[in-house]
Amino acid sequence: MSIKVYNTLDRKKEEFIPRDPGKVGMYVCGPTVYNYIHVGNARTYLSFDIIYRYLKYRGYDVTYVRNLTDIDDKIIIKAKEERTSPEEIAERYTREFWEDAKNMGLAEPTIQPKATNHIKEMIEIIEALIEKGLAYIVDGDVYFEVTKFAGYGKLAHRTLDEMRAGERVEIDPRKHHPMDFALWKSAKPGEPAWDSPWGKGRPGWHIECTAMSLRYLGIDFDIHGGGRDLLFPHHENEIAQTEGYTSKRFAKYWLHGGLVNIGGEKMAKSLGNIILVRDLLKEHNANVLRLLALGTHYRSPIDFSQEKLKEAEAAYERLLNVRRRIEHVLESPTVTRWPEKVEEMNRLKRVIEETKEKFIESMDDDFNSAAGLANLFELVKEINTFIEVYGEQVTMHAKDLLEEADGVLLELSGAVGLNLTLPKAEDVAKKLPEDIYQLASEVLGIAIDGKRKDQLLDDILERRNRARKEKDWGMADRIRDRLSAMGIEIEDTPLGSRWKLKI
RNA sequence: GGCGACGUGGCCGAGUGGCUUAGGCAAUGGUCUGCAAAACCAUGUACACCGGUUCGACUCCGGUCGUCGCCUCCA
Repeated sequence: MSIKVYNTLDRKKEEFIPRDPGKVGMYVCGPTVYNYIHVGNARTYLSFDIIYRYLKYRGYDVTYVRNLTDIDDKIIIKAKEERTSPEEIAERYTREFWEDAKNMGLAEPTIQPKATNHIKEMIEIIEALIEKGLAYIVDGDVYFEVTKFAGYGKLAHRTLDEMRAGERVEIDPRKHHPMDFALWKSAKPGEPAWDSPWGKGRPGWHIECTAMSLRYLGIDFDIHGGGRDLLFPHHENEIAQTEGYTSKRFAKYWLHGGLVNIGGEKMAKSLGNIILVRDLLKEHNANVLRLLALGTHYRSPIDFSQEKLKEAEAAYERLLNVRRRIEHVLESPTVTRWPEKVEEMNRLKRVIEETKEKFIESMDDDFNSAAGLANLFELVKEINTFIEVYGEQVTMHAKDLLEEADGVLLELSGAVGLNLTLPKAEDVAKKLPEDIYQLASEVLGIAIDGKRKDQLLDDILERRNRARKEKDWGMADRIRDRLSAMGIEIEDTPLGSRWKLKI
């Protein structure tokens, strides 16, 4: 069985065969660091994070390059607005991006090169392009001449004529063709500039990706990815300049992620309808965001809304609940039972195996994470049913099986970066609200000095259990309601009560 | 205007030429529970519209309508 990927270049799914067996080179266009990233940006990075992790899970040695565009018009403009230097802006937002990336649970790429560290290579490439007659110089600017590159438009599947049809932008009369794009821009006074054979200036937007991908992944690497909106002109131009330069194929598989819409419109900085990742993460667990991404195929658009977030949150809760339940059952005393529930055990055993197979099958099919997630939930249901028939009183064999099921749950969710780790009791305790002291003194009526929050919580739960035994429902419910108001939820099970913090 | 994608049950969202109970969320009824929560069981004329191909189409083809994206900075 092999992985299939949808290649934008051919507009069809193809078998994934890397250039070097067992190894994958993957380049994803990273952020221009002039602002905090928003949910739309995040979606792309999440999509490729999932792909990166999954390829590694499937045994590939992946070199994942995600660049940082740290020189650009927008950075210069932002610096002017804030009366600071472009370097300072780039540095600051690089830091902030890394912060957000970490909080989102993104795996660190193998390499995160910065454009400004590769100016030399860019100049070399531009010089070669001029020499080859693919680029020309005008007043210190250098343009790529699209009509000289036969394959121009092959990624976007558009001819130059078709592109001219809808021109809405004023044409720079110095360009030979309206679609010609800048490889090098001459600097105005006060702008960041590097020396070049054409005078002081800075690179155009696209050339950096050529320089950095060639440097770190070489010619004809495996996967080039980015958001759909980069397909044209950015990626098209990358292809033109790179293939013009090397006379070889640039990259084999082009993957494009779907965008995030909000209220039926694309989420974009220019439209002013963005939600910052850092704001979202104040309210929601990073895994909820990932679950949202996993629930839709990476190529499809997602219409972002609070309702969807809530749904994802509920789904995440379901995943954590089953793990919590397994843990609870595993920690409880083992019972003996004869005869053993052989039929149920065989069924769960089979589902565990099938889940793994089906999950891999789903993900192998162009990273169909929505289907993979469904497989995961099928296992969740089976586990719940299994525990249900045992009435939570499980045998040693059943425990082994549940442990196995739990392992598969963790393995598969981990393969796509979903973290189902249950917080440790002592860590959770730290997050307990101060109100717990108030409640403790109210219902325990004893000295509470010096006790840790989790100890107090245990005492309170014990008090509640006593109340329940004495059928003092008023007290029992009062404690539950008060805890619930603090974000602590209580579940009474045949094995006793357990509690959790709301996510 | 050009190019492209999409239109699935209350919502979201996979999928296939003839049993997928896809899955998630929500709803209703039931089981369990003192109640609740969690969980399980059961339910809901699903595949935009109109033609065509086919023994058979939600799935293939053509057309219509609608939504969205790209053609300009954009993940």
